Amino acid sequence: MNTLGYAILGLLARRPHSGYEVAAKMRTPIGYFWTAGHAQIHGTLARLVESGLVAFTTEPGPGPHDKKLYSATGAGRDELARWAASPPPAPQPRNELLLRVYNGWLADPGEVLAMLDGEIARHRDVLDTYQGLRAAFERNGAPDDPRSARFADYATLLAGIGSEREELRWLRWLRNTLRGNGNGARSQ
Amino acid sequence: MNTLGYAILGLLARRPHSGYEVAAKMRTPIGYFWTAGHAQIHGTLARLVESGLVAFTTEPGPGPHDKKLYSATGAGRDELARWAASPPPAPQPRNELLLRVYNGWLADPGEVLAMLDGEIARHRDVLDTYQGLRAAFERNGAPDDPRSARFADYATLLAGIGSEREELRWLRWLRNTLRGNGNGARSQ
DNA sequence: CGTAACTATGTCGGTGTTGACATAGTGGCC
DNA sequence: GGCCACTATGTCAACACCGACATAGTTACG
Repeated sequence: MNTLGYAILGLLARRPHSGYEVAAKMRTPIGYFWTAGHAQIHGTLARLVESGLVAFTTEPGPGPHDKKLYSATGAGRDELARWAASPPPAPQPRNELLLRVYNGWLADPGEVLAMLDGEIARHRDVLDTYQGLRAAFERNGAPDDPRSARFADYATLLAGIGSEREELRWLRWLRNTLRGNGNGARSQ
Repeated sequence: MNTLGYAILGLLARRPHSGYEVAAKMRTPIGYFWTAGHAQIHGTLARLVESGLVAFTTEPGPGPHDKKLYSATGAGRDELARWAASPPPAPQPRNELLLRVYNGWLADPGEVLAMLDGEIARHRDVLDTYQGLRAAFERNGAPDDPRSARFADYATLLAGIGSEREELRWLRWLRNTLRGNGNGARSQ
């Protein structure tokens, strides 16, 4: 099974979902560490069922097709547990923003600054969303059992918050430096 | 032209490269914000030449094929400058490590800790490499002209250092929390 | 004298990913 | 009553990407 399969399985191990619900959670900006369109999800769900990791029940739904409610089987949970503890491959870094900055010396400085301002605004929005999710989390009490699904949700959310904050920090340093502000913020 | 095309063009705008040299720079861990194998690079270079953004001269080289030295044309630089200042698409987040942590509650805690220790070691190595590059940079004096290619190299390197440090910070917090150490490090 | 690593370019097939097209019922708004 | 957004599943073609296969000269080491 490929990575998307484990992403879906992780959702289904928490509770049953229809394909549509899976697609809703996996489309940005909701899925903040894996994304996929529904076209991909349908094929992957079919393969998960074929390999016995996922089962479904059919219900009459709106539209031309029946609604299917998918859930992880015992074998699916076992396979997911095995995969989760195995070492991840080194990620292939792909960062379009850095690639633009890398080539920004050729471009008009004013346009580069405008682009950076847009990125800062976007990341501020994402960070606000994450902080809102975190506040909602902590209203119910911070998760105390590190072996619960709730703690896993919380830990990944903190990773998202940390990386957004770091990205914002760097973006602001870069914008201020390009603007020629003799800002005292050393990048360390 | 796709993103890989602009990544290659960015290299060729700095100085001419052979296809082999491009591939060497784009294979991890050297290319720290875009990677590609040589199979992909050859096809993309051919398309860049076809669209007039890149030109090459042929030299007799070792092996069965002639060596080709590629460089960016004027049109290539113009197109790259235009692209660099245009707003990047929202990145599609894909993080296998976060996906494993998200599902780690199902797995054996000891195995998860071992996996996290491996990740910490790997990121420490990457960070060390980047810090070495940065020290080499600063031995020649920190870049002062923010409109130079050298500054662009430096800025992207600082982004890599910042994100590796943040990732390490989070990984250590997670490991200590899963270990049950009542560590004082609040995640903020 | 062998052999391994490095330079150097190229093809091919399989898989992953995306956007467009297709169908159709329900609920809410104007 | 018309229109739009949402629920809901599915197919298809194009493109991106990766690993394997293919070829072959140079250089360095033992």
